[in-house]
Amino acid sequence: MTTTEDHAPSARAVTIQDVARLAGVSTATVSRALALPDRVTEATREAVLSAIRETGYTPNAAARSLRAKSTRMVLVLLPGIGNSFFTPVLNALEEVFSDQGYGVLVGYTRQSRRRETHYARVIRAGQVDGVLVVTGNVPRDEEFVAVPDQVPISLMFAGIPGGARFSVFDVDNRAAAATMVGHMIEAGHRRIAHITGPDNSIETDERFRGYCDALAAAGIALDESLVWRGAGNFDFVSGDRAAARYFALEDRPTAVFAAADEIALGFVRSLKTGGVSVPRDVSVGGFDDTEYAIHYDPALTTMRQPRTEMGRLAAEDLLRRMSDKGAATPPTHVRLPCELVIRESIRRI
Amino acid sequence: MTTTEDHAPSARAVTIQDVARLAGVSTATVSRALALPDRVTEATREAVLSAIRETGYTPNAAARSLRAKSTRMVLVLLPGIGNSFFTPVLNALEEVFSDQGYGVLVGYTRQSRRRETHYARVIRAGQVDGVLVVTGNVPRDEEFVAVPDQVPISLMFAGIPGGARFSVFDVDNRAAAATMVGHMIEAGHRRIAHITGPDNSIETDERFRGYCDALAAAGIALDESLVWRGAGNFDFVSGDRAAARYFALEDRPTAVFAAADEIALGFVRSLKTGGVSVPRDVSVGGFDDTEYAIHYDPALTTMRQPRTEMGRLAAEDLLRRMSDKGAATPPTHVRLPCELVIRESIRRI
DNA sequence: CGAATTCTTGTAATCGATTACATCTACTGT
DNA sequence: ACAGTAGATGTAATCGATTACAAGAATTCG
Repeated sequence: MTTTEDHAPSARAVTIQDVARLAGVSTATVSRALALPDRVTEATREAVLSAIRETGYTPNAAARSLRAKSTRMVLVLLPGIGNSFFTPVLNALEEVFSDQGYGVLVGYTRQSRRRETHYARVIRAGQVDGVLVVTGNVPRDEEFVAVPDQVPISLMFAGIPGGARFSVFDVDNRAAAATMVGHMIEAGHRRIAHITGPDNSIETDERFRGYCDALAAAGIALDESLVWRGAGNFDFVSGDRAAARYFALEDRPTAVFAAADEIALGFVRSLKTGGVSVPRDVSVGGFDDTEYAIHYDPALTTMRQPRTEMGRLAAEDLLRRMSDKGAATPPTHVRLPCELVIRESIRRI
Repeated sequence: MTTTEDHAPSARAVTIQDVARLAGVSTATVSRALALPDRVTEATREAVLSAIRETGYTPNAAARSLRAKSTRMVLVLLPGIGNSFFTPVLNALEEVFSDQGYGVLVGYTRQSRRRETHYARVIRAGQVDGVLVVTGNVPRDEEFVAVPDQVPISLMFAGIPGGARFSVFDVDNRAAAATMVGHMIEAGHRRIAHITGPDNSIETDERFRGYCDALAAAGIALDESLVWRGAGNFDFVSGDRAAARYFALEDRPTAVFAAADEIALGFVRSLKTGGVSVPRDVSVGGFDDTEYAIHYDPALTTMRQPRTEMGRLAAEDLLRRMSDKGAATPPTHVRLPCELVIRESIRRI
């Protein structure tokens, strides 16, 4: 009953040597039996596999990485403000990658240069075979400039202008925003406000442009007092703050296009608190179609971004580029369609 | 202008050898200059650091891991259904770990045995120095039984009964649920329904027990027709389904305690669609206090779980246990307090 | 001032796999 | 029957760091 040995943390891990010895073959053969099964005899393969079963051997990742110069890991960089927009994206990424035997290292940059530097170092240390930057804020760190030559990098949701070295997976934010605002105009709205996203974000810029496009197309002059900038982030508080702007206004808009669902939801909520009802008194449109949009009251009209599909496609592309070491698979730019999801928050007037 | 060399992906990475040569010292000295700065002269340290700066050297992670037998990575296992409950948890974990130079590998188990086996293998391959299991479904995989002897493991939000080998960070789900239901009873409710979480979840069981406790304490008999089980997950659809149960009932409850906020929100939403208003017609209580609870209409009364704090504490504990190789820091059990957050969804009758 | 001690640095073994190359065996074709 | 080739396996180098040990230099102390 003495189990001293069983729980001893010092029990040396089994190595390929142990397996080789037990199977009566060389370590080279063990390695081959696993990596190139048809290069060994049926018999030896059996012997090796049985020895592996008996010992409970699992190849050491560090040793493998060192020699084979590949870690089978990818880094996913997220902005990492509380936002749960990325949950399905990360889910999809993990699903594809882990199915292919790749590990997913997550990094939250939080718009801090220090953290970007940190993760640039992770890449340069050869710790990952590929990188997915899932954020509008493309890393500016100088350390990053050398990085694309080492491992393939993909950008999701927002491409860097003129970066042909990255694969880009995004949507046409500008066109999508224009569609949304066009939808409002079609419903009879002329006085339409826009709550922007955080500054320095490509999405913010593009969606604002789309807003302008739609206005221009309808011959409506841009009214700067209806552009509510510097909201902070794609979050509730930005919506709250925008509500204050709304209440402060003399000549209020009849519709408001928020650059993200969470902003829209925060806005609607603050409006309600102030006694203003959506869509009776104001119409509101969002962007993203996060899980909560449909369950809100009123259910939010919004532009759906294909987050899961985007994740899947980006993962598959990166996988392809990582295995093609001869740069045979060049970076691509995939632009997925958004979909206007009409619910209850925009009223015809 | 020929930049062939600049972008050549074959540009061999700089190694410690290159640095040593440039600084005119041995590789051992370079290693020491970095790891144990006060074991080398001020002068040599300077020489090494300047050589590093000049070459842009970053130590290879695999080589380091192989020799030092530590990867400076942790695995965070999440259930990985769409649920965004874990977003702040993961955020907090990443923050603490990456500050200490640890990488965070995420794994979504999705209640699939195959995936658990996969991640058991990742651990056994020595790919991580520690593991955080952030889910109510504790891995059942046989491969996992050997694992705690290799690296420290912590459980978050739900401990395994009688597992003294893991650190556990959780809340008293039973007491918290009882508090919530007690609050309803205090508000005058006697006919209180409960929407449970997914089966086979420790949280589900505990919260149900707390519900029973509160009922018993008030001398209210448990009415099985008011216990809505097998809801599916901690998600909206579970709430939708529960709403169907509600509508099907002759003698409807005046209050409903949902085992999670998302369930509660889905429930409220479906009720509204059916013309039933919360809290006018029914009171609803949730659990978790996710970001959306406060922005909903009505703002949801719920039990707040200290997710960020939990993440921070668990990360710090794991960090401690990983560095103490002599098992000097034993696993602990930390139980954090929940907080009843009273908003608008429960009405006094 | 010489022995003992401490400090700094270098040499070389080591971690555990993968893989180039060599060797040996067993076919194939003429 | 024999040279030539293909297939299976083993030997040993290799990946790039860390670190035990040794050696030399500098310091301390009686």
